[in-house]
Amino acid sequence: MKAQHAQQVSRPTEAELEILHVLWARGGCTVREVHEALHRDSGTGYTTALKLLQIMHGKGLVVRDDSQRAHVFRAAVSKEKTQKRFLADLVQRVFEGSPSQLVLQALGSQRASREELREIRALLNQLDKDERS
Amino acid sequence: MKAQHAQQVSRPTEAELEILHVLWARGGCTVREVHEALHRDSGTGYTTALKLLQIMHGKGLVVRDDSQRAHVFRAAVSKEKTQKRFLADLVQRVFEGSPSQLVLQALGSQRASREELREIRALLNQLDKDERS
DNA sequence: GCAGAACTACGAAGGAAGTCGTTGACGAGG
DNA sequence: CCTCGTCAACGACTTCCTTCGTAGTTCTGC
Repeated sequence: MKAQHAQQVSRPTEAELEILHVLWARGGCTVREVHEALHRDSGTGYTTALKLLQIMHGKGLVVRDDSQRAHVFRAAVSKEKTQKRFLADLVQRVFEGSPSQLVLQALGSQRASREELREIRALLNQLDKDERS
Repeated sequence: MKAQHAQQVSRPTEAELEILHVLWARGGCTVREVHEALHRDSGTGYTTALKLLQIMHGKGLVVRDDSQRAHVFRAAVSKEKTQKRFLADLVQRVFEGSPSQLVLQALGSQRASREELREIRALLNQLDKDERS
């Protein structure tokens, strides 16, 4: 009956997030693949990647297929959900709960391409219509 | 000569951020004021607030006026700059460097008031005009 | 002038995150 | 059958963050 978690999936740490990005991009990965993708240059060792994946498995951030000798890991949380979680956290802690303050700062400080601006405007129109109805 | 460091002001930790919010809202504060504002209910002690402010001073996050017995602290970093820093960090770490992905997620997931939407749209128009010129 | 309150400084404890080294198991090639 | 490379597991170490206790100093009221 293992604890397994019973707890909400927690917010990934920095190193965990890097691993998740690899898994999101490539689907299932062995430890070695993750390690090669991330740490080949950064110089950190293989066992570090392994340890992190074990921890992440314990937290429920990844699922593990251990039918092969080299276990295969997959992300157990979606990229979008994770992004939303970080976003909500940032709004809470840094922007005093005001998401639009965040949006304004983000738009103001970082250059967005015209294409991206168009996309944002479209979403804005959509939101406006929803609100109006 | 003192180290005083030559180093970039670092990103505030969670507890430091809470203190900064107090300082941003109220200007100069003594340790006691910060403590009362933040920790009155949370139950954490006076010396915790003191220690944090000392550390923040060491990091250059606050400036200290010690001409009075009860030193007066002020934020040494602006709220906007700090928000931008966190934002840039999040874009980098979570949104793979795409600020508009962040904006889209933020707009999509969190409700914004009509007033806020109007404001965002205005900024968007402004950006568009800048780009066009 | 003294006692007590308020203040700063500092070290230490506890926990979280990241990194690594070692160990033991497994499998393939000679 | 033995050896060598690959793998998972685990404990240990380091650093950072947060919290607190204690010690020493300064001010105030009596």
